[in-house]
Amino acid sequence: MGATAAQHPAAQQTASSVLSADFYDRPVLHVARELIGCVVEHAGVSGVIVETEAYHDSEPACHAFVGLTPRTSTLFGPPGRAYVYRSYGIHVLLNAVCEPSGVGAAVLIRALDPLTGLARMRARRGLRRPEDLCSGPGKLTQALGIELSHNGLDLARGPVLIRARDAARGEPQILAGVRVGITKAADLPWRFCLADSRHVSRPRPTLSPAEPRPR
DNA sequence: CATGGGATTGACT
DNA sequence: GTCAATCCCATGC
Repeated sequence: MGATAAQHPAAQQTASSVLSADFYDRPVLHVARELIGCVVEHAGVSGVIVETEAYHDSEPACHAFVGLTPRTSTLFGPPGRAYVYRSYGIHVLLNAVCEPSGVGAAVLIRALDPLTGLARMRARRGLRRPEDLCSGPGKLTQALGIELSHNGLDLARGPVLIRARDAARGEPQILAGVRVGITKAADLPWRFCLADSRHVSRPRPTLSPAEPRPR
C-alpha cells in the first residue's frame, strides 16, 4: 500500500451510512485519525468532525487508567458506544468508545464544522459566529443537545449517530499535536485536526503532519 | 461521609 | 493574560 494508510472498509461507504461497531474495534489512534471528516448527528443537528483526541487505559490521562469503576464501565465496554461525562461540573463531553471490550479506550470529539441545524445550534448556544458554535468539546455537545443520558448508547443506533466520511471529498489533510487541557501524559501527540479548518478548538497549536513523510 | 480534582468555557483585568 | 463556576466520582478515613 502507499504512504497513506488504507481506510477501514467500514469507512468506505456512502456519506449517509452510519459507522458500524467494527470501525471502532481497532487501535484508538487509527480511529481518532479516521474520524476526522465524519459527521456527528443528533436529532437532525449535525457537524463534520474537525478535531479529535485519543485516550487509552495504558496512559494516565485516560479516565480508564484507574481500572474498572462505575465511571469507566462504558470505556471498558463494547466499541462503538458513546462515552459521555461531565467536565468541570459544567460541560458535557462526547467520546466514541474504541478497541475490544476489556480495553478502556475512546476518542474525544473536540470540534465540529457545523453542517445542519444551525438555527437550533444558535438557539442553544446563543447568537454566535459559526466558528464559535462547535469549536470545543463542551460547545459541540451543547450545540447538538447531547446529554449525560446518552452515555453508553450505541453510536450506530442513535439518537447520537456518527456517519462515515464522504469518500467523494478525498483524503482530508490531517495534522497531529499534543492533547489539550491535561497534565498527565501531556507529551503524547494524540490530537488530530483537520488542516485549514476555522472550527478547531482554541489554541491553534503547533501541529505536525499526522503521517510523516520518510526522511 | 469528606475531600480533591478535573479531557472547559466565558467573562473580566 | 487570569479566574470562577459547578458536579460527578474516585479515594481515603
